[in-house]
Amino acid sequence: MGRPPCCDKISVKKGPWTPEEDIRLVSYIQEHGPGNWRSVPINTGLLRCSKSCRLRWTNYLRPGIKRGSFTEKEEKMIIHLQALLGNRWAAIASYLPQRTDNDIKNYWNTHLKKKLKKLQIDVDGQNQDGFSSSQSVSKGQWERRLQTDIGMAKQALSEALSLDKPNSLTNSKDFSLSHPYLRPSQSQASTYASSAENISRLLENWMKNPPNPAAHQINSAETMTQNSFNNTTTAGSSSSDEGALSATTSEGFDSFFSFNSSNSDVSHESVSADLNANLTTENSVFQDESKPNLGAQVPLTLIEKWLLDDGSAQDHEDLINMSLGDSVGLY
DNA sequence: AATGACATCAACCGCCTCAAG
DNA sequence: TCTTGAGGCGGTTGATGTCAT
Repeated sequence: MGRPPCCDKISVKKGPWTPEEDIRLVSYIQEHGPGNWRSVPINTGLLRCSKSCRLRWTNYLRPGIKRGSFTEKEEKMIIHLQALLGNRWAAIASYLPQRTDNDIKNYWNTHLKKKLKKLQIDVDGQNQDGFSSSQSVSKGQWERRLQTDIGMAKQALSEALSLDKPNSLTNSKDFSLSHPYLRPSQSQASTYASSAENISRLLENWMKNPPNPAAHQINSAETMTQNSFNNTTTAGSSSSDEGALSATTSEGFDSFFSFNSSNSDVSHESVSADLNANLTTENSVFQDESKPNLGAQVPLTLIEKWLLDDGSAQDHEDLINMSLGDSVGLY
């Protein structure tokens, strides 16, 4: 017996979300909190599948989401975590709470894959002795590097799980980057207006000036979206400035910030299980894309260099310490 | 200016996990 | 123990934007 569809496919609307739909979803979640997604379309009157509502919330409307281009640090974190965890985007995203798994996945597929490929080609080009890069790096070397990596990760993990290093979060200069709610105003200059902010302002505006129901249906979304964009651009501060968000929406959106983001649902137990699973399975790391491949990843000398050079050796360490600690702090 | 190729990313699909009954 | 269904996840698609010719 096949499973019934999660939604009545006939009456379900597909495609891009409209501002009005966003408002309805956000206002409902603000009132009831995220969860029980099945009831969301019913209670909001949205002609959307519950999954679609959840996805829209977690990937787009949820507060604290950082949008726009990835920083080099984030790139390196993703590459490193991908090497450790494989294509487990949700797990990777748990270390970058400002980014959604979808965002990371997209970024990996559209940017980082190419970047790594290019680096790999560069490495091959540099091998002038006729040997392939995979031949030029002995398996022993790789195992040692892997062991070092695993050792570092394990150590960081055990430290993080011991919960006696609360300061590791604040000590890390990078931590603020990874924790949206502890970052009052990181000047991450971005011209991209976070839609979460827009929706937040939009909703705030909407709540302050509840339109009459009839007019609202047609005009509110459009005009308030405009307002929100205007606010965003005229507020003076960076449009991506989380501080601006909390300042302008603190009354209306305090409750938002008490939510556990669904993206952070990965408990540290499960994360550690993830890591342990990977770290203790000798050949599970670097196997293929989803199961990283030792062979395929061999020409990483340049990539590693890129990951580790110009002070990023510290990043490398920070990454593991910070991100694992980060996870513990979050959960 | 037109158009075709390529890039990006929001959203969908289908499978998996796990808790509740 | 088995069944059911909600929620979660990763892979993929398709609409849209951008660039090159």
